[in-house]
Amino acid sequence: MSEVKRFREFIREKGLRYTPERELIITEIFSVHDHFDVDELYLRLRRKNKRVSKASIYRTVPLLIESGLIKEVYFEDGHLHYEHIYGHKQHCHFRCMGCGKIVEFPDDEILKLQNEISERYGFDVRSHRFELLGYCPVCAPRDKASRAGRPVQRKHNNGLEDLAKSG
Amino acid sequence: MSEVKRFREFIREKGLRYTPERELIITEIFSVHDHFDVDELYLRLRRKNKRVSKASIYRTVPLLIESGLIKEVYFEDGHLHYEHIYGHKQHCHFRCMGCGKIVEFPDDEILKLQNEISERYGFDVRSHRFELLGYCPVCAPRDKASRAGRPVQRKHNNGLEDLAKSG
DNA sequence: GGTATTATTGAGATTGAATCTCAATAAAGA
DNA sequence: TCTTTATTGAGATTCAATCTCAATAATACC
Repeated sequence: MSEVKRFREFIREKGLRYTPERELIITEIFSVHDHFDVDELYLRLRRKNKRVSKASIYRTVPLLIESGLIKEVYFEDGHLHYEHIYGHKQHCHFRCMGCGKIVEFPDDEILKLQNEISERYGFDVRSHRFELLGYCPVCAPRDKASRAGRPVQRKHNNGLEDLAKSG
Repeated sequence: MSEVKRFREFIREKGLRYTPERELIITEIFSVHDHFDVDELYLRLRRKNKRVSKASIYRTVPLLIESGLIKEVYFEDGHLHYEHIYGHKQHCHFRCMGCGKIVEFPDDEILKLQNEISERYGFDVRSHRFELLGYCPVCAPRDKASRAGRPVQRKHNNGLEDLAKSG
């Protein structure tokens, strides 16, 4: 089943209304396999002349999480980042404390562990977050700790500053 | 070596200055073995008549992270939460999506996994974050998905509202 | 199809965590 | 003790996220 269809069914089951805005959002999110954040998603839609307000995106994200289509992955640069769950293989993240780079890597062990723990403690585990923090091969040799715990970076200019004002 | 001493050495090695404010902060953090956030830490200090501005706490936290004494654990209720690393056993977190409760549990497997992965990919791994999301035994039976992806909760009143203004 | 009900939308206002500014202060070395 | 300059506190600022509310439109019912 497509993400769109799955989302529509979820919305209907909850007794909510399936709107064009919600469809634009889910479609755009799944049009690219990559992490995203609200502001970025808003700009992607604007570039395609799809007008959806940020408020609507902020209101739709929790529904997408609840429906199991996406999940929060990390809080970085002063805001939350999300990624697909549905239709994409389970993976973990390595974050370089030197350059800030995020590298995805598969790990099937984690899933096994998740199941073990959920049985051992009686939790109904729905998803997980496994992140390794350290230095990538490029940053590792020199200056190992210099940028650890660096302050939150405000978002850089992405060439769409005139669109960046909310809607 | 005590956390305080370790922090003092870290500060000195970086060529920074070891101030009374920095000592108050590290001492207060390690006086209780529990997660903390900036606002809470500020209030704990105020209750003891230790006057340190929030700005100083915000400036000290990255230094504590860099020195390996504490780490970020999760972003919840609109702000970051931290916990001790130094002197405390490695553990993971389970977060209940129903009631928001955080349960710590030990897991030695994770450490093994961390080492394997760091060798396999050539990363210099310094710490990790492993979090399971789902429903605790109390919340699990009924209404499994109702509060997933709920909006960020603003901090509740903690009985010190008159102290809560910054300094 | 037409109509009523009410969830949803967008725009702008608001909140609050985190950061920045800057003058006053004080840590550390000489 | 004196000098240099990192640090502090207070308030201003930024911006992600939320809230408000009137206008709109999705759905159910006829």
